[in-house]
Amino acid sequence: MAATTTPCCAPIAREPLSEPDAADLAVMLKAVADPVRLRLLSMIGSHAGGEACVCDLTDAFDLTAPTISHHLKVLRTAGLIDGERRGTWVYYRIVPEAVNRLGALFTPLTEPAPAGPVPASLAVTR
Amino acid sequence: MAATTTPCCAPIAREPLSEPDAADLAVMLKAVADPVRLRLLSMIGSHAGGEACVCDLTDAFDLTAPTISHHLKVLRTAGLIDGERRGTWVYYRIVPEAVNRLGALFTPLTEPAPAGPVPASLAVTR
DNA sequence: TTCCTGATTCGATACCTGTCGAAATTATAG
DNA sequence: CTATAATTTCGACAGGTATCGAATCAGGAA
Repeated sequence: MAATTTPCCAPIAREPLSEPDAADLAVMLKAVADPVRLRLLSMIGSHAGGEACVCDLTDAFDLTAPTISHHLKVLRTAGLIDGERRGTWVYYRIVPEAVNRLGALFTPLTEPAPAGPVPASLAVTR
Repeated sequence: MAATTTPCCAPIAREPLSEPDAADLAVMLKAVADPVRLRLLSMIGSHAGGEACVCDLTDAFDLTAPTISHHLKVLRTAGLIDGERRGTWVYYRIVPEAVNRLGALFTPLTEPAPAGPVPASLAVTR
Protein backbone atom coordinates (compact mmCIF):
# COMPACT_ATOMS: atom_id res chain seq x y z
CA MET A 1 0.00 0.00 0.00
CA ALA A 2 1.14 3.48 -0.86
CA ALA A 3 4.48 2.32 -2.14
CA THR A 4 4.38 5.02 -4.78
CA THR A 5 7.68 6.80 -4.49
CA THR A 6 6.24 10.23 -5.05
CA PRO A 7 9.21 12.44 -5.96
CA CYS A 8 7.67 15.78 -5.28
CA CYS A 9 8.56 19.12 -4.10
CA ALA A 10 11.38 21.57 -4.28
CA PRO A 11 12.84 23.05 -1.08
CA ILE A 12 10.21 24.89 0.85
CA ALA A 13 11.80 28.30 0.24
CA ARG A 14 12.32 27.75 -3.45
CA GLU A 15 8.82 28.20 -4.76
CA PRO A 16 5.32 28.24 -3.26
CA LEU A 17 4.02 24.76 -2.55
CA SER A 18 0.93 23.76 -4.46
CA GLU A 19 -2.20 23.00 -2.50
CA PRO A 20 -2.11 19.26 -3.27
CA ASP A 21 1.59 18.94 -2.51
CA ALA A 22 1.11 20.77 0.78
CA ALA A 23 -1.74 18.47 1.73
CA ASP A 24 0.28 15.44 0.83
CA LEU A 25 3.35 16.53 2.77
CA ALA A 26 1.25 17.53 5.74
CA VAL A 27 0.06 13.95 6.11
CA MET A 28 3.63 12.76 6.36
CA LEU A 29 4.63 15.57 8.69
CA LYS A 30 1.66 15.00 10.99
CA ALA A 31 2.88 11.46 11.43
CA VAL A 32 6.27 12.71 12.55
CA ALA A 33 4.98 15.63 14.60
CA ASP A 34 4.71 13.67 17.82
CA PRO A 35 7.38 13.01 20.45
CA VAL A 36 6.57 9.33 20.73
CA ARG A 37 6.50 8.72 17.00
CA LEU A 38 9.68 10.71 16.52
CA ARG A 39 11.46 8.52 19.02
CA LEU A 40 9.94 5.37 17.53
CA LEU A 41 11.16 6.36 14.09
CA SER A 42 14.58 7.17 15.48
CA MET A 43 14.82 3.93 17.41
CA ILE A 44 13.79 1.89 14.39
CA GLY A 45 16.15 3.70 12.05
CA SER A 46 19.14 3.53 14.34
CA HIS A 47 18.60 -0.04 15.44
CA ALA A 48 21.10 -2.68 14.49
CA GLY A 49 20.18 -4.32 11.21
CA GLY A 50 17.99 -1.40 10.22
CA GLU A 51 14.93 -2.91 11.82
CA ALA A 52 13.43 -3.21 15.26
CA CYS A 53 10.96 -5.55 16.91
CA VAL A 54 7.87 -4.03 18.49
CA CYS A 55 8.81 -5.76 21.73
CA ASP A 56 12.00 -3.71 21.93
CA LEU A 57 10.18 -0.46 21.27
CA THR A 58 7.40 -0.89 23.79
CA ASP A 59 9.72 -1.19 26.78
CA ALA A 60 11.31 2.19 26.10
CA PHE A 61 8.07 4.05 26.75
CA ASP A 62 5.72 4.49 29.64
CA LEU A 63 2.80 3.62 27.40
CA THR A 64 0.63 0.56 26.86
CA ALA A 65 1.11 -1.80 23.95
CA PRO A 66 -2.07 -0.67 22.16
CA THR A 67 -0.83 2.90 22.20
CA ILE A 68 2.54 1.99 20.71
CA SER A 69 0.76 -0.11 18.15
CA HIS A 70 -1.40 2.86 17.27
CA HIS A 71 1.62 5.11 16.74
CA LEU A 72 3.35 2.51 14.60
CA LYS A 73 0.23 2.28 12.47
CA VAL A 74 0.22 6.04 11.97
CA LEU A 75 3.84 5.94 10.84
CA ARG A 76 3.16 3.01 8.54
CA THR A 77 0.04 4.56 7.05
CA ALA A 78 2.05 7.68 6.28
CA GLY A 79 4.56 5.54 4.44
CA LEU A 80 7.44 6.28 6.78
CA ILE A 81 7.97 2.74 8.01
CA ASP A 82 7.20 -0.73 6.79
CA GLY A 83 6.38 -3.72 8.95
CA GLU A 84 6.79 -7.44 8.53
CA ARG A 85 5.81 -10.34 10.73
CA ARG A 86 8.39 -13.06 11.26
CA GLY A 87 7.10 -15.75 13.52
CA THR A 88 5.96 -14.40 16.83
CA TRP A 89 7.40 -10.93 16.39
CA VAL A 90 6.74 -8.02 14.08
CA TYR A 91 9.67 -6.05 12.75
CA TYR A 92 9.57 -2.49 11.45
CA ARG A 93 12.06 -0.61 9.35
CA ILE A 94 12.33 2.86 7.88
CA VAL A 95 11.33 3.67 4.31
CA PRO A 96 14.34 5.79 3.24
CA GLU A 97 12.59 7.47 0.32
CA ALA A 98 9.97 8.95 2.62
CA VAL A 99 12.49 10.35 5.08
CA ASN A 100 14.64 11.69 2.27
CA ARG A 101 11.65 13.48 0.85
CA LEU A 102 11.23 15.38 4.10
CA GLY A 103 14.92 16.15 4.18
CA ALA A 104 14.76 17.59 0.68
CA LEU A 105 11.84 19.79 1.65
CA PHE A 106 13.79 21.47 4.43
CA THR A 107 16.94 21.81 2.43
CA PRO A 108 19.35 24.51 3.66
CA LEU A 109 18.64 28.07 2.70
CA THR A 110 21.09 30.93 2.29
CA GLU A 111 22.34 30.44 5.85
CA PRO A 112 22.30 33.40 8.30
CA ALA A 113 20.63 35.57 5.68
CA PRO A 114 20.43 38.84 7.59
CA ALA A 115 18.45 41.73 6.19
CA GLY A 116 20.13 42.39 2.89
CA PRO A 117 19.05 43.71 -0.47
CA VAL A 118 18.69 40.06 -1.35
CA PRO A 119 18.94 39.72 -5.11
CA ALA A 120 15.66 38.78 -6.64
CA SER A 121 17.15 35.42 -7.51
CA LEU A 122 14.75 33.96 -5.02
CA ALA A 123 11.64 35.50 -6.43
CA VAL A 124 8.45 33.59 -6.84
CA THR A 125 9.03 31.55 -9.96
CA ARG A 126 5.35 31.21 -10.68
CA MET B 1 12.50 35.79 21.81
CA ALA B 2 13.68 32.26 21.46
CA ALA B 3 16.67 33.29 19.41
CA THR B 4 18.64 30.47 20.96
CA THR B 5 20.14 28.69 18.03
CA THR B 6 19.63 25.25 19.46
CA PRO B 7 22.01 23.05 17.50
CA CYS B 8 20.57 19.71 18.44
CA CYS B 9 20.11 16.39 17.02
CA ALA B 10 21.84 14.02 14.72
CA PRO B 11 19.98 12.54 11.75
CA ILE B 12 16.95 10.63 12.91
CA ALA B 13 18.40 7.26 11.89
CA ARG B 14 21.78 7.87 13.45
CA GLU B 15 21.00 7.37 17.12
CA PRO B 16 17.83 7.25 19.22
CA LEU B 17 16.45 10.68 19.96
CA SER B 18 16.36 11.65 23.61
CA GLU B 19 13.00 12.33 25.16
CA PRO B 20 13.62 16.08 25.54
CA ASP B 21 14.99 16.44 22.03
CA ALA B 22 12.00 14.58 20.61
CA ALA B 23 9.60 16.79 22.52
CA ASP B 24 11.42 19.88 21.33
CA LEU B 25 11.47 18.82 17.71
CA ALA B 26 7.84 17.74 17.85
CA VAL B 27 6.82 21.30 18.67
CA MET B 28 8.54 22.55 15.55
CA LEU B 29 7.17 19.72 13.42
CA LYS B 30 3.62 20.21 14.68
CA ALA B 31 3.84 23.77 13.44
CA VAL B 32 4.75 22.57 9.96
CA ALA B 33 2.37 19.62 9.91
CA ASP B 34 -0.53 21.55 8.42
CA PRO B 35 -1.27 22.23 4.76
CA VAL B 36 -2.03 25.90 5.34
CA ARG B 37 1.07 26.53 7.43
CA LEU B 38 3.24 24.62 4.98
CA ARG B 39 2.04 26.83 2.17
CA LEU B 40 2.42 29.96 4.30
CA LEU B 41 5.99 29.02 5.13
CA SER B 42 6.70 28.27 1.49
CA MET B 43 5.14 31.51 0.30
CA ILE B 44 7.08 33.55 2.82
CA GLY B 45 10.36 31.82 2.08
CA SER B 46 10.05 32.02 -1.65
CA HIS B 47 8.77 35.57 -1.75
CA ALA B 48 10.91 38.27 -3.32
CA GLY B 49 13.11 39.93 -0.72
CA GLY B 50 12.79 36.98 1.62
CA GLU B 51 9.77 38.41 3.34
CA ALA B 52 6.05 38.64 2.75
CA CYS B 53 3.29 40.89 3.98
CA VAL B 54 0.29 39.30 5.67
CA CYS B 55 -1.92 41.02 3.15
CA ASP B 56 -0.29 39.05 0.35
CA LEU B 57 -0.68 35.77 2.16
CA THR B 58 -4.33 36.12 3.11
CA ASP B 59 -5.58 36.42 -0.45
CA ALA B 60 -4.10 33.08 -1.45
CA PHE B 61 -6.37 31.16 0.91
CA ASP B 62 -10.06 30.67 1.31
CA LEU B 63 -9.77 31.49 4.98
CA THR B 64 -10.56 34.49 7.14
CA ALA B 65 -7.90 36.88 8.37
CA PRO B 66 -8.09 35.67 11.98
CA THR B 67 -7.38 32.15 10.86
CA ILE B 68 -4.34 33.15 8.84
CA SER B 69 -3.14 35.22 11.77
CA HIS B 70 -3.53 32.20 14.01
CA HIS B 71 -1.42 30.03 11.72
CA LEU B 72 1.27 32.69 11.49
CA LYS B 73 1.36 32.85 15.25
CA VAL B 74 1.85 29.10 15.46
CA LEU B 75 4.75 29.30 13.04
CA ARG B 76 6.27 32.22 14.90
CA THR B 77 5.86 30.62 18.32
CA ALA B 78 7.64 27.56 16.99
CA GLY B 79 10.51 29.77 15.92
CA LEU B 80 10.11 29.06 12.22
CA ILE B 81 9.30 32.59 11.16
CA ASP B 82 9.86 36.06 12.54
CA GLY B 83 7.53 39.00 12.12
CA GLU B 84 8.06 42.74 12.04
CA ARG B 85 5.63 45.58 11.74
CA ARG B 86 6.53 48.36 9.32
CA GLY B 87 3.84 50.99 9.23
CA THR B 88 0.47 49.56 8.47
CA TRP B 89 1.67 46.17 7.39
CA VAL B 90 3.36 43.26 9.13
CA TYR B 91 6.09 41.38 7.32
CA TYR B 92 7.19 37.84 8.04
CA ARG B 93 10.34 36.04 7.05
CA ILE B 94 11.78 32.60 7.57
CA VAL B 95 14.26 31.79 10.33
CA PRO B 96 16.83 29.76 8.36
CA GLU B 97 18.36 28.06 11.41
CA ALA B 98 15.03 26.51 12.32
CA VAL B 99 14.36 25.15 8.86
CA ASN B 100 17.92 23.88 8.57
CA ARG B 101 17.51 22.03 11.81
CA LEU B 102 14.58 20.10 10.37
CA GLY B 103 16.56 19.43 7.22
CA ALA B 104 19.41 18.01 9.26
CA LEU B 105 17.05 15.74 11.15
CA PHE B 106 15.81 14.07 7.97
CA THR B 107 19.21 13.86 6.43
CA PRO B 108 19.64 11.12 3.82
CA LEU B 109 20.28 7.64 5.12
CA THR B 110 22.46 4.96 3.62
CA GLU B 111 19.94 4.66 0.82
CA PRO B 112 18.43 1.19 0.33
CA ALA B 113 19.94 0.14 3.67
CA PRO B 114 19.31 -3.59 3.54
CA ALA B 115 20.06 -5.75 6.54
CA GLY B 116 23.72 -5.19 7.36
CA PRO B 117 25.91 -6.36 10.24
CA VAL B 118 25.68 -2.90 11.80
CA PRO B 119 27.58 -2.96 15.11
CA ALA B 120 25.32 -3.06 18.10
CA SER B 121 26.87 0.19 19.28
CA LEU B 122 23.57 1.86 18.51
CA ALA B 123 21.28 -0.11 20.75
CA VAL B 124 18.29 1.42 22.47
CA THR B 125 19.68 3.51 25.30
CA ARG B 126 16.56 3.15 27.41
C1' DT C 1 -5.93 -29.48 21.14
C1' DT C 2 -5.06 -26.16 24.72
C1' DC C 3 -2.32 -22.62 26.73
C1' DC C 4 0.68 -18.69 26.63
C1' DT C 5 2.80 -14.65 24.66
C1' DG C 6 3.25 -10.86 21.29
C1' DA C 7 0.63 -7.59 18.61
C1' DT C 8 -3.42 -5.46 16.83
C1' DT C 9 -8.23 -3.88 16.87
C1' DC C 10 -12.18 -1.92 19.20
C1' DG C 11 -14.82 1.46 22.00
C1' DA C 12 -14.74 5.11 25.14
C1' DT C 13 -12.95 9.35 27.08
C1' DA C 14 -10.34 13.55 27.78
C1' DC C 15 -7.79 16.78 25.42
C1' DC C 16 -6.01 19.48 21.56
C1' DT C 17 -6.77 22.18 17.24
C1' DG C 18 -8.66 24.60 13.07
C1' DT C 19 -12.13 27.67 12.01
C1' DC C 20 -15.25 31.44 12.46
C1' DG C 21 -17.52 36.09 13.94
C1' DA C 22 -17.04 39.90 16.86
C1' DA C 23 -14.24 43.01 19.29
C1' DA C 24 -9.82 45.20 20.26
C1' DT C 25 -5.33 47.03 18.60
C1' DT C 26 -2.20 49.79 15.65
C1' DA C 27 -1.16 53.07 12.38
C1' DT C 28 -2.13 56.03 8.41
C1' DA C 29 -5.18 59.53 6.10
C1' DG C 30 -8.46 63.51 6.16
C1' DC D 1 -9.86 64.20 16.42
C1' DT D 2 -12.39 61.01 13.57
C1' DA D 3 -12.45 57.66 10.01
C1' DT D 4 -10.56 53.86 7.66
C1' DA D 5 -7.69 49.83 6.88
C1' DA D 6 -4.62 45.91 8.41
C1' DT D 7 -3.72 42.52 12.17
C1' DT D 8 -4.42 40.46 16.14
C1' DT D 9 -7.01 38.78 20.22
C1' DC D 10 -11.08 36.67 22.22
C1' DG D 11 -14.68 33.24 22.88
C1' DA D 12 -17.02 29.45 21.01
C1' DC D 13 -17.85 25.32 18.46
C1' DA D 14 -16.93 21.13 15.50
C1' DG D 15 -13.76 17.71 14.46
C1' DG D 16 -9.54 15.22 15.27
C1' DT D 17 -6.27 12.59 18.33
C1' DA D 18 -3.66 10.31 22.18
C1' DT D 19 -4.54 7.20 25.58
C1' DC D 20 -6.48 3.42 28.02
C1' DG D 21 -8.81 -1.29 29.13
C1' DA D 22 -10.94 -5.15 27.11
C1' DA D 23 -11.35 -8.14 23.42
C1' DT D 24 -9.37 -10.32 19.38
C1' DC D 25 -5.92 -12.30 16.28
C1' DA D 26 -1.43 -14.95 15.23
C1' DG D 27 2.18 -18.32 16.36
C1' DG D 28 4.87 -21.36 19.20
C1' DA D 29 5.09 -24.80 22.89
C1' DA D 30 3.30 -28.24 26.01
